[in-house]
Amino acid sequence: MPVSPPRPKGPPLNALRAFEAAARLGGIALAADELCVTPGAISQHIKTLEQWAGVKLFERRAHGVELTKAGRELAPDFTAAFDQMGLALHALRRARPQPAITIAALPCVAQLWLPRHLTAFRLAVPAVRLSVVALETPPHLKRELFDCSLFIRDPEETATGIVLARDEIFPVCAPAIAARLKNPADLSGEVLLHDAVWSGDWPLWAEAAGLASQGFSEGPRYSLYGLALEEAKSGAGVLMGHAGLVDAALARGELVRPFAESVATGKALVLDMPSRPAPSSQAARFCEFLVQNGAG
Amino acid sequence: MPVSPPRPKGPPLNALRAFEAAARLGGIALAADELCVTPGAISQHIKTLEQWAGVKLFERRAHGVELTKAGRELAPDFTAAFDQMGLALHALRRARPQPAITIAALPCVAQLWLPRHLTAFRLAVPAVRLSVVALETPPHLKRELFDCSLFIRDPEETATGIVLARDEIFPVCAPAIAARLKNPADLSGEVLLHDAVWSGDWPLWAEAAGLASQGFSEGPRYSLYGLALEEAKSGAGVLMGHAGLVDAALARGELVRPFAESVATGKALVLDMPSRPAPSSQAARFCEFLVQNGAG
DNA sequence: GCGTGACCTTAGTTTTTCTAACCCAGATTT
DNA sequence: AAATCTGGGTTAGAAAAACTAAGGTCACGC
Repeated sequence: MPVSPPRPKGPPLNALRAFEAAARLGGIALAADELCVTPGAISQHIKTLEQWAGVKLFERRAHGVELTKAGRELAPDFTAAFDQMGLALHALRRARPQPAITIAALPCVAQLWLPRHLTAFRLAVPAVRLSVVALETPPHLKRELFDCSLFIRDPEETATGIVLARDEIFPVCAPAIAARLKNPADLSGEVLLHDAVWSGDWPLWAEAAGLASQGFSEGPRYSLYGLALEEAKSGAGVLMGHAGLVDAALARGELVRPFAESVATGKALVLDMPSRPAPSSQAARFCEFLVQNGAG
Repeated sequence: MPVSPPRPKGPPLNALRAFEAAARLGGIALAADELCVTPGAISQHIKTLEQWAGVKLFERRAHGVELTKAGRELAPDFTAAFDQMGLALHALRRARPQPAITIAALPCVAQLWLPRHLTAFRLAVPAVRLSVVALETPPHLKRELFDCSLFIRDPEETATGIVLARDEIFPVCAPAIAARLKNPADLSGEVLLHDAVWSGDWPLWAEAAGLASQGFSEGPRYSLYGLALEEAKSGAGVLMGHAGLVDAALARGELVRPFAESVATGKALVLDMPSRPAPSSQAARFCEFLVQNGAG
């Protein structure tokens, strides 16, 4: 009858969060990414939790971790608990004196697509406070405190996402370069500008345009699409343009389309929001505004 | 359009727990007690949370804190979330390789009432692992990871508690002292032994026995009932006995009841368990065992 | 067979959290 | 009206936790 430790210590909440993320996403690296820490931190959290609970939660394999039976059975409970917590947190954020709308967006969307719409919305609703966070990967809206997200992605992968515009691509370049491009085959002599994450754009288009995709992966890569766009404007080469991201530059004449060929990538500009958007909130109004006006 | 901080930091979970406890219990000191930290820590947590959320949650008054409107509206959401988390944690604990039954009990119950029953249960279920934690105040079974609790308390104050035995009190003392006690009035010349937390016992009994409660608060106080019991056995004075706690000593003849008068205190030995006890678990079996055999 | 990808481990640093000791204001007593 | 008591706030420093960075391991694919 060990009248043991004075009082069993409370559970390590951060470790639970780490476990939940790792279990849901199926990997330590992915969880680390979601929680914005290094994989080592997640690994340690999980070890702490396993020790605290006295249960092995993950099977460590060389090529990734796998949930044990216990882990597989327990994970949904924790997911449910953190979902509930997320609801409470959203409520908390909404209670602020002057609630701001926080938008998560792909950097290029934030830079090239959003500004117009933010300006228009501010005209319609003057007192609103908006802030934008640029992220490479879409956040979990139930967990992270964003009011909505705007990403170019496969529309299938979200349950609640709304397609604002299908993604289409076509080459764009400065007028001076366009002057010497009569047809797609002329591209062989030109510098092709690439976005680091959309490296498949040029081969995809080339194939659709009836060219061998051979050689379409060569050329400078930019980690930000906005950067590549600036380079294109200043005549550094030909960029694969995404409709929604280049139309402002096209309208201003800074860039032109040398060819008519346009290819759908299968992705789309997707607006997503937490499954239970605060009704009648400014965030809901903003999303509605985008749906009405965002296609343009 | 501030493309501000890289990624808004996740919510401080420990601060949320502190807030939830303080809101539910209605005070910082109480929350500190539940979470086993100093009030200063809770206070800081709440400040951190208020800062993170940008919302005042508590109104600081000189004589205790009070929830603000926002706090009052938000608290139930967090309570729900932590309840859910508690369920998940219980499931986690149950998943251990050899699950142990952890019992929370009042120190005197752990010392004077439980041992017999633990022994009996071990006979019935040999392989079981039991551990006992002595606590002054009943734990929140939804939060703290006990499988059941055994406290002498008002049965009304629990929703799920099961009364094992009504609490009755009567004087007990060593046989040598009993020899000179013919009727209650003889107590006036005796040393009365008191338990620190049950200081009302003697006056209550005295009144029921038709004596003026005058003078029944005098005498040595012991912070542990078990200590007072030992003193009574060795002839230090007359103790107010609680039926369930002294019957073993009575059976062994170490103590005797000089008078027949017995008074119900309105409290009872209450067995409580988490609202959703694991069906078919060892913990459930133990509780059932106590209900069957615990009255004796 | 060698590179690669995904993860683990460890040591050391940074950050958070906690405590201890003190101060305050309003109630409650004296 | 003064003293006390109660429930909290504040602060510096100590303790504990979390995080990062760097190096290591194992399996897979080319």
